[in-house]
Amino acid sequence: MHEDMSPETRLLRSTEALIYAHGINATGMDAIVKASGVSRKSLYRLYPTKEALITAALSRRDDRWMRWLIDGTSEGGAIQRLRAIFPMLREWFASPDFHGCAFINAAGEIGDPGSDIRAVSQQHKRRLLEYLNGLCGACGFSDHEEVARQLLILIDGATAVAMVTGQAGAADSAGRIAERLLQTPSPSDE
Amino acid sequence: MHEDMSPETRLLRSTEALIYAHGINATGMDAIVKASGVSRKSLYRLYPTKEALITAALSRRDDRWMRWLIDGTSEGGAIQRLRAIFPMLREWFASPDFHGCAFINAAGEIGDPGSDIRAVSQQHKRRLLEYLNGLCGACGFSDHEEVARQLLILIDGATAVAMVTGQAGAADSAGRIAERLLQTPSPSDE
DNA sequence: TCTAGAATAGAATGATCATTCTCCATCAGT
DNA sequence: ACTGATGGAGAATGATCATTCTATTCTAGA
Repeated sequence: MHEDMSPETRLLRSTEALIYAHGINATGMDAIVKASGVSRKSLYRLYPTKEALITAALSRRDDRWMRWLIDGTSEGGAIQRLRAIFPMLREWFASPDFHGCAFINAAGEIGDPGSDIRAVSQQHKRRLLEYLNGLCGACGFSDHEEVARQLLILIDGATAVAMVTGQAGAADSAGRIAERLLQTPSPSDE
Repeated sequence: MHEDMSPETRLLRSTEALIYAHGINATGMDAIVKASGVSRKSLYRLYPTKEALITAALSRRDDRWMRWLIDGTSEGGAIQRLRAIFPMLREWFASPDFHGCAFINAAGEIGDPGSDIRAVSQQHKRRLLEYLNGLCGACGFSDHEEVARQLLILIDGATAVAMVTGQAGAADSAGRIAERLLQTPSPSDE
């Protein structure tokens, strides 16, 4: 299986899949060695500890996930791009191996706030917020930073609810909220 | 420490605190025995497996959390009660040992969909949704079930974002979104 | 073909895991 | 005081953990 990739790629791919499916602590190095086909020696030469490997795998997932989001929202103006996020989420939630946001799961599992794993999760949310912020700015919203924060909450909320309840329709509900935010960016009354 | 409580209460209390702080898999039975002051024999007599103990501890947390929410939103009419949720969340997020939603964390950590732990997490979200649904119904919204689902997404989204980023202000952003949902329950245009 | 270096499979290590067992102290009923 | 059961502390068990080591195979260069 996948012998045509470099050992490092095979390693990160397998690690990413295993920890997403079973969690970080429940995934042993043995399982990673077996799934990746990379020897223990090579593994520890590339990444000296399990934490370093997990960090690298999550960082790779950050890249892939952001590219998936950006590529899937590449048509139309900024508002259309923001709108396109929620149907994408719906498809993701309905995919058979969906298990929530890997970064929320990782941060929730790791207690130590100084862990590199927590730092990667924070960085992922920063990157996502930055992307949303750029689009909201292009929409001309005066309070675009606040709108971006609100969209982040909608995305992560829908993801968490879909993971726990199994209902992909959470993406639709979040999309309907987003629709309101995008229609009238500043509260009209009050 | 807390010798005046029953062994079962001490056990569940310590278990709840430990798994919330460090995760399920990273919490050993040894740590639970030491923290609770309950002997191994009594522990395994009350709960025959770790999973049973964790399930009971999470179920207790479900009760406590829901009571915390309901008691904190007991003043005024239904709309005021819904509004009161978000300031409560803000305080919770800012508390020193805040570590996200224990049920999202648990579901994210446990891979097996048939696990009892996942069932408790689902039940908690059902309970929370039911409470929101009751309040939304009392508000007279025609689409009160949808509004309740949307509020659930806001609550869980703010909780997840606050956990990963450490910013308690996520509760304020979610509260501002909720304000809009409560002001104009049905989309006026489209 | 011969050899040095690198990568492999997998055993060894020592810690920790959940769970069970052993031994001892406590205590109620007679 | 004696007995029988109960619960406690903590050792034993056997599995699994992350990490290191060993012994073997492969490969590149002369």
